[in-house]
Amino acid sequence: MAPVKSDALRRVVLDAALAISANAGPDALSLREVAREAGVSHQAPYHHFGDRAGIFAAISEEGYAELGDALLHSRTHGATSMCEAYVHFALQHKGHFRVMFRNDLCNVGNYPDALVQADRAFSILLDEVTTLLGKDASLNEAKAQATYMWSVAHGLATLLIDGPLEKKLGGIEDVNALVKQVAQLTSTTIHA
Amino acid sequence: MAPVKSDALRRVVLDAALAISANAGPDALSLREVAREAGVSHQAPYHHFGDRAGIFAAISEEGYAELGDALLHSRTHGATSMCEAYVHFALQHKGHFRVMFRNDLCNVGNYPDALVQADRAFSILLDEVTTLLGKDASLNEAKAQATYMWSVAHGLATLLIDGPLEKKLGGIEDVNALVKQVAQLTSTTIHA
DNA sequence: TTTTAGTACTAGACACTGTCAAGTATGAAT
DNA sequence: ATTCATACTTGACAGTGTCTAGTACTAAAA
Repeated sequence: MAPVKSDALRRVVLDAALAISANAGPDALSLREVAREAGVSHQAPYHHFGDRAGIFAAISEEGYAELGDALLHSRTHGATSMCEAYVHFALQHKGHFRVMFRNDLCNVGNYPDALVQADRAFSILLDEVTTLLGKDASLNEAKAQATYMWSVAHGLATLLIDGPLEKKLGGIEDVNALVKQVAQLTSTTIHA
Repeated sequence: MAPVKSDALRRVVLDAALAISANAGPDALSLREVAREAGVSHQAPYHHFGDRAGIFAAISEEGYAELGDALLHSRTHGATSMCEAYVHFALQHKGHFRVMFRNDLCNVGNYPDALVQADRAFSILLDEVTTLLGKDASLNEAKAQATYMWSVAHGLATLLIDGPLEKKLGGIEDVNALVKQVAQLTSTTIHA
């Protein structure tokens, strides 16, 4: 591959990292291999991200930003839609999703830019849940409901991506339909 | 540390791996460091497990066996209890749980002994859900409900262990209480 | 009793990794 | 013309998983 000019390399490294993360998982990422594929020295990527964790921080930042957007767009369509949006984001951005919640790869709290996006995404989710519950709900109840909703979406996404769901359930003929069903079960509870 | 005799080394390596996994995550595990701590050569652990993935397979096998036991004991107390059991297992066996669902570390399907335990654990969960639903439920509905229940438990466990739940919710004063609340919300839906 | 076979290791080497340190070319600002 | 930051390159280091080969010890088979 021909050498890459300027900070376009940043994008190349990021895309390569995302592809590897989506296929083999983020732990399979090697800075040196990426550099080789990009036709640059093994230290060139290092220059753009500081270290390995820096790459994962950049991926997390991008991921949280896009997750936030996805949740924001689904917001007006209710809890079912929001849960679906969360899972669909995860499935369509495996590379990001696999990194975002792995704080051994990079502690998002140490990267202000990434933290802003993470906070935004979660605010959107929590705001919506609070709105749905109405103001007669106690703080404790709101927390539990928010945790509950987040858990369903996150658990389903995780199990679909890395988990044994497919094998154990004997093949999922239509993933989207299953996601919709689960999301509807969730919103049933939240309206009760 | 004094050298370890015989296949007691197997247990030493496993315990060391579990401790590291519970603290810094499974990716921080170094066979060589474990060997050094055990006072043996860097190839001694290798002999017991074949390779790095072999260690994670052994951890998965043990983890699924214990998860199965936990689910089995909680079975008679209904869906709420089962969901709680799942989450509590995860919290009390971080070292195992972090490994069990990481099929980039080891593909459980390739390790028959581990697979048996995994299948058993999931059978217990699915059987219980099917029983709760009764026989007037369609297969599709049963699958969705099982997936749903599994997702809540798994998502909550994942978020509590590695996720930003604690930060985002402004500190969880009583984790057990939160788990119970969420589990109850889940069983509300499953009984409907 | 000697031989064989298997277990539980040790010792050395290899390719590969992330990272540190120091140097180089280029382009803009002073 | 000089300074200075950016975007790299090259070289080295310690650490890693894994392959290969060898060594004690133990217990059964000849």
